Amino acid sequence: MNIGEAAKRSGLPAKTIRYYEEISLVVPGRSGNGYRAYSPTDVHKLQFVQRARGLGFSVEDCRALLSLYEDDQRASADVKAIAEGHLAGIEAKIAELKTLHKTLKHLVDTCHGDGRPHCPIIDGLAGPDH
Amino acid sequence: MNIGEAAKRSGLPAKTIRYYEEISLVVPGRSGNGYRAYSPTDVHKLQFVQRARGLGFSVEDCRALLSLYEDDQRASADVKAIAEGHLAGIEAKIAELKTLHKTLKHLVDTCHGDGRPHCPIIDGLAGPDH
DNA sequence: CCTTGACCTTCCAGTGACTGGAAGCCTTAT
DNA sequence: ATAAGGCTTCCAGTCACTGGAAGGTCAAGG
Repeated sequence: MNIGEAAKRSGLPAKTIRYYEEISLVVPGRSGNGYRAYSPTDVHKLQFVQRARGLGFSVEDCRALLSLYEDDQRASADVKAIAEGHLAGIEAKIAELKTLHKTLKHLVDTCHGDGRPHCPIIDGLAGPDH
Repeated sequence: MNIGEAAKRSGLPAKTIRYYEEISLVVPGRSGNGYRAYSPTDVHKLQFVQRARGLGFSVEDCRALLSLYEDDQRASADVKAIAEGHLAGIEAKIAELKTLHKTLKHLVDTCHGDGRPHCPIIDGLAGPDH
């Protein structure tokens, strides 16, 4: 099938699918007219990548996961290691954002937000000694 | 003062400070020898941006905040609006990451992570009907 | 047979916010 | 005189796309 149909079935924009070919993530065959020809297997891979990206895995993680997906001799430990690494990254990101949130929320809550110039947010950003 | 000293005082890498000049965020004067010359005011601005970036504000937000910082006729409501917008963005990001985390954690927890090929993570990524 | 429109192709450029590196000038100390 | 360190500019790369231009292909309708 052509790229438009593959896009519809995988939920990925055609542009993205072309990009995935460019980086050798999912490489389709070609029809006689030069059009990309996606097999059902190619579409499964695209769907796989779409879901993995949706879970926040990097494209390089997706590459590794895809090759495990295709390897029926895989060890599930290898998959789990990638997923746990990503999970740790997510947890770190959440913790970081919560810290930012706490600081920023405090500043926002102490700001009157009226027409006057005095502003604890500006003061907080300007630093302790200004 | 030269860029190295400004970097030390602001906590920003010299490369980043040059970049901020390129995008007209903090534009220093020049000494006779062509070196960038940072005034104490410039350094305050760099520190301000450093803190704002540290709180996750975009560079464009920083640009707006800087101009409010410099405007003693500002309305604190304008500052608060920017901060609240950013706060909402952070909250959205946290919610998104929590959702990802929940899904991924479930998959990871159900995976044995041994030498065998069966893997619920792979199955989950492959989709319901595979 | 011709045209229209939808689809496909490639290539180039831009996003955000830097970061690394090369080539070369300026200053200070030995 | 030279060596070190700091400064300059410019170019390229990061990540994962995304937009757009210029042009080829195909099926349907007049």
